[in-house]
Amino acid sequence: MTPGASGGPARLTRSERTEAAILAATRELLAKGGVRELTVEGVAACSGVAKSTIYRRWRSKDELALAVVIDMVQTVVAVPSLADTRSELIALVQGAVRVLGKTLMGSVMQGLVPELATDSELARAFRDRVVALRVQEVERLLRRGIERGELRTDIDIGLTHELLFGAVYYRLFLSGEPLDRKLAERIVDGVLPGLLKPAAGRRTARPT
Amino acid sequence: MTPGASGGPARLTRSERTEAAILAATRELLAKGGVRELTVEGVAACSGVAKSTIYRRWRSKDELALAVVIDMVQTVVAVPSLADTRSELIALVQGAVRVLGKTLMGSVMQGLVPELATDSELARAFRDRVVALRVQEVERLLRRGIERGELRTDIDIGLTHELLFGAVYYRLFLSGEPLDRKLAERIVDGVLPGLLKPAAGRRTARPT
Amino acid sequence: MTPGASGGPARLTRSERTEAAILAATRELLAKGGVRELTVEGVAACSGVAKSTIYRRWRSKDELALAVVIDMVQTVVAVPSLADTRSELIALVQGAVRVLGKTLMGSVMQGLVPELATDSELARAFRDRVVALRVQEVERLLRRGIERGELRTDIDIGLTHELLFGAVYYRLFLSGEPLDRKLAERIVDGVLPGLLKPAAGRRTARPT
Amino acid sequence: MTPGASGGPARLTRSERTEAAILAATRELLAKGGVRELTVEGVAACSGVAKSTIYRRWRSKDELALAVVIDMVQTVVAVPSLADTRSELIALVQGAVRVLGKTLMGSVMQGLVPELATDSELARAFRDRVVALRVQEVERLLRRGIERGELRTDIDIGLTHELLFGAVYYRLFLSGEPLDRKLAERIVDGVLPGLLKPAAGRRTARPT
DNA sequence: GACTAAGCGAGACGGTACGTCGCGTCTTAAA
DNA sequence: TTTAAGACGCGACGTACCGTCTCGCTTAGTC
Repeated sequence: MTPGASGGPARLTRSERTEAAILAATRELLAKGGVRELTVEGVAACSGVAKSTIYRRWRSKDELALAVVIDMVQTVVAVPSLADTRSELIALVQGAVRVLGKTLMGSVMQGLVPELATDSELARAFRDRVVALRVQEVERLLRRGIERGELRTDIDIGLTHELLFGAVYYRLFLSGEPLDRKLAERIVDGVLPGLLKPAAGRRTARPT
Repeated sequence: MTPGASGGPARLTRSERTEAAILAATRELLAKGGVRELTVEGVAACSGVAKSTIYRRWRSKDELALAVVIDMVQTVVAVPSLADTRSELIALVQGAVRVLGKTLMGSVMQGLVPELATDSELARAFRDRVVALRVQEVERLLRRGIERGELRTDIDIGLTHELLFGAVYYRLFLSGEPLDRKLAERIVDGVLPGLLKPAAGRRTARPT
Repeated sequence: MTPGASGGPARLTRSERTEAAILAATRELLAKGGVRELTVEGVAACSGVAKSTIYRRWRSKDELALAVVIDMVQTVVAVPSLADTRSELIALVQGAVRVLGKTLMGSVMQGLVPELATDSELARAFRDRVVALRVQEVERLLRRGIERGELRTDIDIGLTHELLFGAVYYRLFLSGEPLDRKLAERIVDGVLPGLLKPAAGRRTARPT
Repeated sequence: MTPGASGGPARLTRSERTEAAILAATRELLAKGGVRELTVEGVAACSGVAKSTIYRRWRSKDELALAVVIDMVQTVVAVPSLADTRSELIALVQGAVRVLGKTLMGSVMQGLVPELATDSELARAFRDRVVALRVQEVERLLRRGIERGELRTDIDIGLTHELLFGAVYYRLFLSGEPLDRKLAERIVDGVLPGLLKPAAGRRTARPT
C-alpha cells in the first residue's frame, strides 16, 4: 500500500511507531513484574528502541510508567440502567473488583500508590482523570436512586464513593483478602442501609 | 548481681545497642524521604554501623524498612469503653485517621503497598500482625454492641472492618482527600445503619 | 577535513581517552603497591573513570592488572648482531635482568605468578605473547650461532631458553639474590658449554 | 589411659591439639584451592576452631599460610650416593620436579612468590630454611664429583644451583610446560658440560 | 532528485546503591 | 580466666540501572 492511501488505518510516522512500541513494551513488562521490576533498559530491549529515545519522550522511568498506568486506569465502564439502585451499585463495584482482581490493573495500582504520594502533579492528574470519574458515576447512580424514591435525599456522595471503593482497595492493598465475586454485593449491602429512605419509626444511632 | 540490673535502664549489650542504632536511623531516614529514598548505605552512615552488620540482620533493604514499618504500625490503641458503639467505632477510626494523617505513618504506609504486593512473606506478616489486630478490635467493639442490644447479631465483622478502614486508606492512597477530624464520624455514620438492630417494619433492600 | 587529522597526534575518541586513562592509572598504582594493593576502586578514583566503565572492559580486577602487565611484559628488545653467540646471549639475558631488576616489572612478575597459576586463559595469553617471543629470540640467536659454526646442530632450544631465563627468575622469585650486572654473563657461561660444538676427543658425561 | 601416663605418645594439651587442628585444616584447604582461595574463615570452619583462636597464634592469614607452606617446603630429601655426579644431580632435580609436579607443593609455591616479595622477614626465613638447604645439597654433590675427579675444581656452586632449579621453577611459574620425567635429565645434561673437567684441546667460547 | 538536519539505534559513560565476602578486632557467654 | 563463638567496622568486590552523552545512520522534508 502506498503511503497516505486512504481508507486503511493512517500510516504511522516513524515517531508514532516508535512511541507505540515503547508503550506496548511498557505495558507488557508492567504485566509481568509490575512497576517494581520495570526498567527503562528492559523497555528499550523489549521494544527494540534505544534508551535515549525513551528519555527523549519521558523525563524518567516513573513518568513513563505512570503515563501508561494512567492511560490504563482511566477506562471506566458506565453502568447501565438496572432494576434498582442496589443492582446498579453492585454492578459498579463489581466492575472495579473484576478489573483489579483479574487484570494487571491490580498490581499497577499497587505500584501507583507511592508515586501518587510523591508526585503531586501526578496525584492531581489521577484525581481529575480517575477518581473524579468514579465519583461522577456514583453520583449518577445515587441521583437516579433518589429520583426513583429509593434513597434518602441527603446522601453524602463523596463518602459513599469512598466506602464502596475503599473496601475494595483495602483488600487489594493491605488485607490481601481475595477480590471475589461476592465482595461487591457484600460491600453494597453494608453501605446501602445508610442510603435508603428511612422507614417510619426507624431507629437510628445518629445524634438528634 | 547482673551488671546494671538495678534501677536504671537495663544495660544493653553491644548487639542490642547496634540494633537500636540501626532502627533509630532507619526511622529517622524514613521520616524525611520515605521508603523511596531510604538506602542501606544511608542507614549505615547515619547509624555509625557497618553495612554488613545491617545485612547480617535483614536480608535486604526492603526487609529492614518493613521491619521498622511493621513495628511502627502494629501499635494499636485499644478503644476504651464509651457510652455507645457509635462513639467507640468513631474513636477507633479516629485513631487510624490521626496516626495516618499526622505522623509519618501515612507516607510509610504508602511506601508499604508495593512491598506487600511483591513480598508474600511480608504480606503475611502484615496481615498477621497488623490487619488481624484491627479486625480483633473491631470484633471486640461489635460484640460489645451486640451484647448491649444495640447491634444486629448477624454482622459481617470482616466486611465492617474493611468498610471502616478502607475509606480511610482510600483517601490516603488514592483520592488524596484530607484525613480530617470529621472523617471518622462520617465513615461510622455511613456504615452504622447496616449494623443496627432492624426496627420493626423497617424497609430493606436486601433480598429475602 | 577530519578534525585533528593533520599533523598532530590523532584525535582520540572518548572511549579511547577513557581506556588510556584507566591503563595509565593502573600502571601508576601498580608502580606503588604492586598487584597486591591494586584495587578497581582505586583505579576508578585515580583515573576519574566510573567503576562500571572499568568492568565494561575487563571482567575483573585481575584481568585489568594482567592486561597492563602483559602489555608491559611483551616488550622484547631484539638483540642486535654481535661478535659471537656468547655476547648475544649475554645481551639477551642482560636485557631481562635489567628490566626485572630496575623497573617495576620485577614486582609485577612476582604478582603475576599466582594469577597465571589460577587463570588458564591468562596463562595461555602469557605463553603466547610473552614466553613464545622469548623462545623465538633464543632460537634466532642459536640458529645464527649454528650457521656460524659455533654451536652444535642438535641444540634443545626450549631447554636452553628455560635455563637462561629460569635462573634469572629463580633469583627474582625465590632465592632473593640480587639481579646484578655479572649475572647474565655467569648464566650464559654456565649454559654455553652445552651448546658449543664438541671438540674432537671431548669427554662427555652423556650416555652413549 | 590416665593423664600424664608415661610411655605412650605424649598426651597433647588442648592448646597443642588446637594448633594441630588449625595446621591440618590449613594444609587441607591449601591442597584444594591453593593460597588464593585460602581464607581464615574457612580454616576456622574446617578445623572447628574460632577465628580469634587463629589470630591469637598468627598475626594474619598470610602468616598462617606461610607457616604451613614453609613447613612443607623445607622437607628436602638427601640424595644417596650413586654411580656418578650426573645421576646424582638428576636424582636431586628429579626430586624437585616430582614434588612440584605431583603434590600440592606446586600451587603452594606459586602462591608463595608474591608473599616472599612482600614480606622480607618471610623471604629471609625462606632463604635460610629452604634455599640454603638446596644449595648445600648441590654443594655436597658437586664436591663429591670434584673429589671423584669428574668435575672442574672452580665450579660456581650458587650458579649451578640456580640453573638446575631455575629451569624447573620457570616451567612451574611462567612457561607452563609440564613437569615431566625427562625434564630433570635434560636440565642436568644442559648444565653438566659446564661442570665437567675440560678435555685437552677443548674449544671454548670463554674469553681468554 | 539530491541535500540536509532532525530523529534514531546503539551503547559507552559517570554515578549511586546494591548485596556479598573476607579481613582482623572486639564482646560475650560458657567452661 | 581462658577460650569458642561469632558480631562488628571496614573496605573492596562485581552487578544493575539510572539518566546523560556521543556517535554514525536513517529518514523525512526542503530546495
